[in-house]
Amino acid sequence: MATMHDVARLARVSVSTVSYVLTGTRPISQATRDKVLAAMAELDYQPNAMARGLASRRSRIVGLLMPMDERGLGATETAFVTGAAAAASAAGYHLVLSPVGVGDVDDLRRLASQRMLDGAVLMEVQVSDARVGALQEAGVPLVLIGRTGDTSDLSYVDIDFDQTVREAVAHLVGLGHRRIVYVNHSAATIEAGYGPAVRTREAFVAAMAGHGLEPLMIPAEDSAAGGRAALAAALARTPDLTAVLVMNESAIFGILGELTTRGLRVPDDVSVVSMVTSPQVAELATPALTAMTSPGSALGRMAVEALLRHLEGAGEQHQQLLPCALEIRGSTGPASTAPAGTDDLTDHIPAARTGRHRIDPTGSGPPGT
Amino acid sequence: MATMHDVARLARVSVSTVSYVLTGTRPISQATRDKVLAAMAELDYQPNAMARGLASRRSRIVGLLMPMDERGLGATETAFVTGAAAAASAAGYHLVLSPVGVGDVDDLRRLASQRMLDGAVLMEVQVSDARVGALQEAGVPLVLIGRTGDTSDLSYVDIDFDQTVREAVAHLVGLGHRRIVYVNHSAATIEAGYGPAVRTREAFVAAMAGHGLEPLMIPAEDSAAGGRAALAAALARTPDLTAVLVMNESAIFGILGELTTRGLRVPDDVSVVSMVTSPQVAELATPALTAMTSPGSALGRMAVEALLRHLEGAGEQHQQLLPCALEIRGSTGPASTAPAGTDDLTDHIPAARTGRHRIDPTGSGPPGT
DNA sequence: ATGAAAGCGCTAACAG
DNA sequence: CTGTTAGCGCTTTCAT
Repeated sequence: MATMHDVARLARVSVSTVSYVLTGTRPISQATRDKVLAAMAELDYQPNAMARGLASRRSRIVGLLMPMDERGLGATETAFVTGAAAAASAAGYHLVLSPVGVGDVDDLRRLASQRMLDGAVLMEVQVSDARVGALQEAGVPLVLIGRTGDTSDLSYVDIDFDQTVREAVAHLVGLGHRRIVYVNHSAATIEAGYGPAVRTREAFVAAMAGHGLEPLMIPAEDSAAGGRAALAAALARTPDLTAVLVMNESAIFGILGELTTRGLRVPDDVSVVSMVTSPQVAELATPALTAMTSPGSALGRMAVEALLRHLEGAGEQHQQLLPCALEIRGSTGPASTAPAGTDDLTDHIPAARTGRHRIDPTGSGPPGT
Repeated sequence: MATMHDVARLARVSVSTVSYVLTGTRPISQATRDKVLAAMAELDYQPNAMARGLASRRSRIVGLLMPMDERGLGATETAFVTGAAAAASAAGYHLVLSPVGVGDVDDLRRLASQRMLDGAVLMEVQVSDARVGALQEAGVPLVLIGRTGDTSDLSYVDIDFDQTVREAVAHLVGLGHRRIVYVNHSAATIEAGYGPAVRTREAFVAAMAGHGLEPLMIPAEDSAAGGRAALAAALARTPDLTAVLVMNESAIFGILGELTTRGLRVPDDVSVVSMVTSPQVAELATPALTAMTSPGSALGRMAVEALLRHLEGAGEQHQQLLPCALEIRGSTGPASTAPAGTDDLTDHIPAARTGRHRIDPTGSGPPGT
């Protein structure tokens, strides 16, 4: 493996000159530059990353930090990762993937102190996240995907939940739906202050209010079974619902299954919009789901790009929201029943629909809280 | 940030002593070790990764190399990544994620020459993969997830397709199925020599022969539409099929949709087994899919562990196959019709089933080739 | 515009 | 068992 010394000798210049043509931090005459470049090519020279990192105190490595629990990554998180990896790679940086859960602050501190990372992108951020402080104290430049509660002097990229919910609701209202139920994450997740769950809840209330409609909401465990239960509870409470807006990617197929089980057709009887969903997942359903497609890889890319901008000196704070894009597929259509509050409702209820159970929902809090 | 020098001074020993208590490469008296450890704790010392890497010529970084094309990672690939990341992290190594497609051999050579990686795990391996040679020439220790055609002097972990297919077929045969259709990846993918497609095809022929059954096979494009088309073609050719074995994770939902469209119930009329599928995806279907669950994160973990064993000196070649685990869910049941070849078949065909089209399959090669 | 030389923080001979 | 010292390959003053 050729070293910079070898290149210098072959080109009959000093090592520093070679270094400078590489880094471009001082003017080099065209003649010498050519000589050096030729020597590099001849020797197939590649700078040693460790040596460069030690001397320059910049590793050209950025970390992608995320908790990696049992259930693995969803499609959206995976897109963050691939987007980030692509962006880092394109900029000549390396991306190290580090499993750092919210509880592993000590590990994180250790990682940060090794001076291996020039900066970090933090995923799956909680409203109150100890990892942020740890990184900041360690002096590691940081960009979040998601947001903590207090975002002053923090850089982040996140989904524009407000705008996303507004568009989804507008789409359904435009189709004549008025009894729209919002299926969120679990009550526990909302309690815990999980940003997407909290923000979409508020956005939904606001959006519905904007149309003069009542915000019907129900939590769901992150599973197919949770989806089934949530839909059952929603129907029990709101028998005349004509549309469901689903935030819970894990529950969506349970919801669809339960609809089918009850003989409710999508979209004829009930329209379904899935929020923050990848196109791949949306296409799995039959009919394919109308969805608010999350800008997953774009967020990953932008997070890394913002971070690199930090590292390159332009230390501006970067706070950016990206809405999910409405992609209309087959799961939404015109409302099948008359608006809620009227009494000619039964005329429009399909046969199978009369079989609905009217049991109380279990394990789920009251809507709207 | 404290350096080793600071620790040495505080502990009143030489830097080399500090270094040796850290690396353990030479005996240290308990007394000195304690002094040093105390000093480290006091100063909150963490070794500088770059300096250590430069001096020792070992970065403690391993690469996870994979092509990152448009459609993103599937659940199985994602599991490789998380498994690998967890294993690396547990062993005190860092994992850099590098997007290196089959065509990017130059990028790969450059990456390898930077001496940043102690070794690499290569994903999405093709039968003939230029990246393998490039890495070997660069002297980068390597473990594959998957296999090339010639595996002599290569280390790899891969799915045991033979065993997996055998178990899946045995499960179906045990339920009385005899007309079983195997839905593979696309003809083009098979032509290209994509290992999983080729190996499962051969395994299916062998497994069916072992039961004295005819191996019915059909390719499918990697999409829901491809799945629908494949099922239609399969029914056209084999109207009395009672089970489908699906290798194509992207097509599976199309197949299920098409079955539903035709009024064929799962598992009453047709049993479905999905191969090399993650539990998460299997749970998405209604009913949940009986599946051969891929040992995704285990493979990722084992690949990294094998690689690290290489790096730590035990340079044994590691070749290991792991079968997918049969997880019986709701999509398989007893065969609904009499064995193929008998004529009392029509008695058992459900009403909706008579509507099958008998058109020729289009865009799909003959089965069994 | 170029060179010489002093580190960056650590490992690993080489010497006791 | 411990200390001294020469690098690892590069960046970056300080000179010229």
